[in-house]
Amino acid sequence: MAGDTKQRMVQAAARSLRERGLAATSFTDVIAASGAARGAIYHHFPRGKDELAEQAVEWTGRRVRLELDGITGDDPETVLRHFVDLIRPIVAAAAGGVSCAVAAVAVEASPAQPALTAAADGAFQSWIEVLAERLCQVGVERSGAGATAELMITFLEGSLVLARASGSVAMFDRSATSLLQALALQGLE
Amino acid sequence: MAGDTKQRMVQAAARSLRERGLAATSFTDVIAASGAARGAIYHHFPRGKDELAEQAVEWTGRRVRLELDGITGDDPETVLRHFVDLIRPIVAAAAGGVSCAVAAVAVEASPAQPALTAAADGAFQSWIEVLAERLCQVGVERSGAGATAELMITFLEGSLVLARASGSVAMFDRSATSLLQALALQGLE
DNA sequence: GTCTATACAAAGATAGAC
DNA sequence: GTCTATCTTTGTATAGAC
Repeated sequence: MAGDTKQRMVQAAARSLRERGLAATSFTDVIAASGAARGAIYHHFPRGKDELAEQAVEWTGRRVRLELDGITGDDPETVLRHFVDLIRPIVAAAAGGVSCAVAAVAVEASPAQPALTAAADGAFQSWIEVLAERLCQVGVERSGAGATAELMITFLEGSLVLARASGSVAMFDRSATSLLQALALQGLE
Repeated sequence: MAGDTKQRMVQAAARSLRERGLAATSFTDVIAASGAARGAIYHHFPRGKDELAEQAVEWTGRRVRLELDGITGDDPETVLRHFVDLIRPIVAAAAGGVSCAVAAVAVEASPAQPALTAAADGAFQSWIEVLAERLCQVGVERSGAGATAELMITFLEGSLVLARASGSVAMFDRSATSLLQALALQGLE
């Protein structure tokens, strides 16, 4: 049906953003990967490339948010350890050249594309919100939970950048251990 | 003289990488910003755009490394606080749309451009090395110093991505405080 | 060595048949 | 709604005058 074509285009764009970045994500690639026709782009995305990228970022945002929603734990340490376990395969993918669609858009979008920057910011904020709420649920005071959640998402995005550059997860494993140790000593609850 | 032209091109490329990213950094812009002639590119950089971007990343790497070299302090806490103070204006620039040339290349370079990825990785590693050595000098045990330095550079790069998306340094200020507190409690020395 | 002019490829965008 | 064909722009790269 028609809806599937659009969805395939969004997912193909998200994948291309992860591998090649925003500027290098071409309609040619998206069309080839999704099996759509060239003219279909402006049918489904009247504002063109920006609108396609925007929806790819939003789709990625929702997808990761759902994953973060699955984090469980009875205390802050466990929640944070689960977070690290959850993101490790994502960092490993970045080491293999498939990093983060949201980060790519954040880094490449120009001031002339405010909707793109806003979409990236919205995705990050939604991840922070989910994580902060989970920390609150296990007893962390609200403002501390917010700052810690921001720190963890910042750590995630930095890890993706450095893992992609080094082609390895080794640094992530070391720095994640260091971060978890430090936060555990803080006694967040 | 001749050397100045090449240097101006490298710096113009570095600036464009920070603002627009790798793929969107065009010879047209670099030429306009540096005042060079179109043909001068392949005179100074026979391998074309990749070689120019590579040297821009290396130049950025050396430049930031020198800044990190200026960090002082008699104990780990002070060193880390100085690090945060040092990077805050860089994060503020990212919030204003001028982020990190090395991150842009790390995110956008393709597997077909291994020299670019290697240059980005080399820059990150040199920063980590300087910071780790400084931590060692104030009494932190070597492997802990390495992991902490990796964590701080990871935090820096993540902060640049999120600040650029949000257009604000507010999150950096909160998460940096949270990180410094946690590390201070660790009693690194 | 520096600069002008240009070749060639690929991008985004659009028009219009079906 | 879907697809083909094409327009326009912009990019990298090169050739050759000076």
